[in-house]
Amino acid sequence: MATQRDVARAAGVSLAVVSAVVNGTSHTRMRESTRTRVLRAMQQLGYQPNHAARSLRLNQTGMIAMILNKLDNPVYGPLRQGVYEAAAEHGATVLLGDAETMRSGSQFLTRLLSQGTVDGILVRGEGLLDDDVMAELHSHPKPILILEHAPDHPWIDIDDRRAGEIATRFLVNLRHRHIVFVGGSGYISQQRYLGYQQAMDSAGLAPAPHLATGFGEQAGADGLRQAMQAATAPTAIVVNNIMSAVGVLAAAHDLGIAIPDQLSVVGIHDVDLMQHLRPAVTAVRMPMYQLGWAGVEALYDLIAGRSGTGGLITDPEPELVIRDSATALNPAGAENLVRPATSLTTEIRARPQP
Amino acid sequence: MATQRDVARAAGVSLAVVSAVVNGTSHTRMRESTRTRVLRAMQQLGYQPNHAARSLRLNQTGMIAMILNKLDNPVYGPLRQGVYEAAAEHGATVLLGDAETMRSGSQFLTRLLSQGTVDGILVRGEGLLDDDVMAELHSHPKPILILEHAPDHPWIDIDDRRAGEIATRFLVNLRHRHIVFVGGSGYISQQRYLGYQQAMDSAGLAPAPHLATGFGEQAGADGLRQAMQAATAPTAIVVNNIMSAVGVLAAAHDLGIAIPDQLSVVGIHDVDLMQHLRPAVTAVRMPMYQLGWAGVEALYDLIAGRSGTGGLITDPEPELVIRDSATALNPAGAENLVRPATSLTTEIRARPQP
DNA sequence: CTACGTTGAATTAACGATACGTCACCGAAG
DNA sequence: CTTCGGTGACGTATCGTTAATTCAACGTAG
Repeated sequence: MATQRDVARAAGVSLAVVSAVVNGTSHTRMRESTRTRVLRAMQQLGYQPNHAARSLRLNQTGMIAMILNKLDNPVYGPLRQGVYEAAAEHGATVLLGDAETMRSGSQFLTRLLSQGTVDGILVRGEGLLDDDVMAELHSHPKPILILEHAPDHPWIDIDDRRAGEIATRFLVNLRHRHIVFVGGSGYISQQRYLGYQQAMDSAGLAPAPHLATGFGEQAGADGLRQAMQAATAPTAIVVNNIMSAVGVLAAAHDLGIAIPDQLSVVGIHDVDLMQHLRPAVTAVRMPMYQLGWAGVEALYDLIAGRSGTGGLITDPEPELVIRDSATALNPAGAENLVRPATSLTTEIRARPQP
Repeated sequence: MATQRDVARAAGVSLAVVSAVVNGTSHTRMRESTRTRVLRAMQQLGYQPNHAARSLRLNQTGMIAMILNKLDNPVYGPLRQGVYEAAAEHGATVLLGDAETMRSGSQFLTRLLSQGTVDGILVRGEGLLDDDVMAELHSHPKPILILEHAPDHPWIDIDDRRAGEIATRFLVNLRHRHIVFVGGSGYISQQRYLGYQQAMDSAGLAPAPHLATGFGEQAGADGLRQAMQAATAPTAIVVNNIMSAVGVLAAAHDLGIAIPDQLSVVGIHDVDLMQHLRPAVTAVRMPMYQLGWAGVEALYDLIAGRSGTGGLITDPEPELVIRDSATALNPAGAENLVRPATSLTTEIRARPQP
């Protein structure tokens, strides 16, 4: 690898000039002819600045890390996109990490945090990062921005409460009275439940308790099963986690519940997959791309010493994408939903889950 | 941030001793008491080695990059896991990149490739990396290992041909005669088609042409639609890309085709999602975890100057996970359908995912 | 009693890039 | 003929680590 020294020799100038050409420094001036001579030499030698040396000298790396809870959750696609694009704007490279990589003793965390490998960190842990990790995160000098509500740290988030409200109100408007919320754990689903509660309240309906079964497909299936065991079976369901919606559909199929005829389903977070399920799932699209972009901007504010620009992203608002999994309830139709408890248990036994 | 110099001053020793303590160098010897004194000083000051300085000095970073075609494709979950674990074994950190980040002009590629940000690169582009990117990849000095078949570079891959063969033979054993292959583009699906072809040939059946519709849910839907337009409609289908299977299910639903009663479906690559679809999808599980692990090992061979250890991963073999999307065809007619009996096949039954 | 090996540690030269301070040169103004 | 300001470029300290080299002190063997 050619170094600046090599380039300098080849161009017949000093190191300083090469550096100035590379960085466009105004401090060191030079003739245009000198500049092109250096440029040519750089090209001929295939010169590439050494990242380590640069980082050492400048005490910044041009890299930021983003740590996500489940990297292959499709809701993160647009988030990543937003982060990448905003980072590119700052000339930065993004180092992606999965929270599962961050178990104690992992090189990843330590290296990131304390060794100055990155200039700052974005974290979206979905409330699942354990206290050890959070403590380690906060014990180090580099700026951290949390991409969800955080009590005493800079944060920025999407409006999860509003999403829960939108999903619920949509079902209320479809004349559903017995709407249940299948949630996960942590602050995020708590917020969505709050929105659900609010929509129910303002419609004069009694909110059902938060069925917190966790994340992912299995959680959705469990949630639906629990919901159907209530005294009055729900006619509609708001699913906190979008991947849980897949589980809700599967469990409904297994229990012989037709969607949307017997049960309407609305998910929170919209992903491509939803339009390819049958029935295609009605979902609330969240501004994840904007979250990513805004997150990077806020992080760079932090890096620059400015603080502040955080809070909820309100533009665009969460947006309902109507597909086929929710339908209007005929006000007279509540009675002709057949769901005898005995047959339900039989069905459950027929298909034990792994 | 405390430096080695600070530690040295605090412990009353020289820089060299601190460095020796940090690295456990045998070259510089010291009294045990000195060692502990240095260790205590390090703790008190919260010393953390500076990554940039270290990289500069050693000319290696302890980071490797892995570039994947679609980061949120769930088939990559186990791959990442394998890579992370093997990398941890080498004390390395993994920098994850999506191929979409690598469009021309991206900081990511350049920084990675030429500026010595990483010690080596793993790439799985699913044949979708364009020539520019590949050219740029190969024009730089750091070792690259391709996680798929590559003509003139170190590579390591899973046995895609065998996967196509296993999927097809399973359907042949279920007495299907009209089996069609819905594929994607590129070498990987080509290999799977070859396996399909081989299984068809050895069963004395005529292979259908490769329906290459691409990747993802939509591709599956398109593929099925094309397949159903043939003179004789297929009774079974092998789906190249696992996410395409979702689209196949959706399209079948839309076309009023019952799965598995009217059409049997087997996917290649098994992911959690498959067991949560209805019907749950029978799929060939590929050793992605092993691919990741072996990839890192081979990459470190390359870094160490050793070359060789590449080729197909044959242990474990691709393995069929039987679920509900494929059923036996009665030779007397499509009306008498029988669920697959264990005696009918030599394949294994579904096992829980690790 | 001296030469020598061993132990325990200090000095110091890179690694590559950056930016501050310096300086030679030249034309023009005083 | 100086002095001055501007231009164009050079030297070099510095970032934090590592490892080769050097070195002082101390036993011990001859």
